[in-house]
Amino acid sequence: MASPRELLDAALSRAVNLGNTSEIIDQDVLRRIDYVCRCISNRAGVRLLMSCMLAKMHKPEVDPRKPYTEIGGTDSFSGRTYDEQHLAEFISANRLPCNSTTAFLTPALRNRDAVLTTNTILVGRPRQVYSDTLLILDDVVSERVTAEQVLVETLRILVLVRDEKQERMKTLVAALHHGADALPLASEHIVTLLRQHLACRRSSRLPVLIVTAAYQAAAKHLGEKPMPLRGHLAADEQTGASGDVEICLTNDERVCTIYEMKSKRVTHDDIDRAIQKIMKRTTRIDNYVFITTDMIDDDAAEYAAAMYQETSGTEIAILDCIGFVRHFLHMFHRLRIQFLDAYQSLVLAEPDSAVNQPLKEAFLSLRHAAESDE
DNA sequence: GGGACAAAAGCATCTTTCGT
DNA sequence: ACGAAAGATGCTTTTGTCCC
Repeated sequence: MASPRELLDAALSRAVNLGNTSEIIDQDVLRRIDYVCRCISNRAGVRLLMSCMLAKMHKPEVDPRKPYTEIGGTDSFSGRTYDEQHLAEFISANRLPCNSTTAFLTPALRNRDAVLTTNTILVGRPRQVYSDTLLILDDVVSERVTAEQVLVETLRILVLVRDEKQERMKTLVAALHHGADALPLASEHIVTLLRQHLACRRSSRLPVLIVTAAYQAAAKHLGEKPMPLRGHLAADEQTGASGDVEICLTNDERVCTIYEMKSKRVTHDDIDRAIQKIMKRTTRIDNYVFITTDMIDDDAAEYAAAMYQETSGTEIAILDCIGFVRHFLHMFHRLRIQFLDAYQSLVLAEPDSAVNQPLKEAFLSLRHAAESDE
């Protein structure tokens, strides 16, 4: 009996060998799998599909529509366990374009105890991801396709998507190196570049990367360095962090400065919450800085400033994101390209769930345009 | 422009199974 | 029968998008 990992590896090599041609003949089935695999806005379906197919291949007696042990009977199984124990590692090892965590905790798929039939209503967007996924499960039960065929086809498309992305990125990065002998960008050009990048959709992770890149570039000069970043959507309390970026002294793990990013206007409530976080900490924070991409409210700024006394020595400030970068770039003018390179590395290294593919490509295109525009 | 809903994230706890 | 280990499931918060 092959282990789940062996089954996955075998399916992957078959998928790679197939290349651009599918081995599934039924066009309806093919179209459904293709849609679920390529749906960018919801990556839960493809992972549900892989978990159920893997379970079916591993234990042929199970019903792929029953990935919840709560359903009972001998043909139900824990889809989440297959997902987390076997798929997670496989996905990250092969850098497949999937979410980093299980599909079974997403709202539509958690806390369920019923068979996933084509009549099941799963509430989520887009609807077609769920309806098509359920149809595919049914296709397997009705033996229109085998579980292995579905898994192989899924992997085939995921590999194609992965390679297409990689190729585009390579081209863009190569274009940048091409113009590397040109005059380096001026600080104000970099400000404009970042302003354009921040104006893109789904850019909410970028301010975190901007501040981190600044500290990375200037770490030696400042004697301070940023702590490793946490997940974009991870609640601060769960990860044990007090803010989005934490700065500590180079020779000391003690956090001394905290940055908290806000896409909206900073309110009194935000400041009060910050104070609670500061008070809870065992070590003192010197500086707590809000970085906002919205307007700065004069009242809020005054309120924040008044907290220096209240917290007995922690200064709270509100800065706007572009203002922060501009100040930094002019102050450390000679480090501006190091900063830009650090920012680029951070942007490209973020998982797609935090900085999506178009946003990564947008930065490379914008930088290329700016540098060849000199 | 604001409100509502859904997606994503990681951890804690409860349950079951297995071995002694 | 009891304790340990493995397995399964639920919770909560922040952020983004859609729709009115």
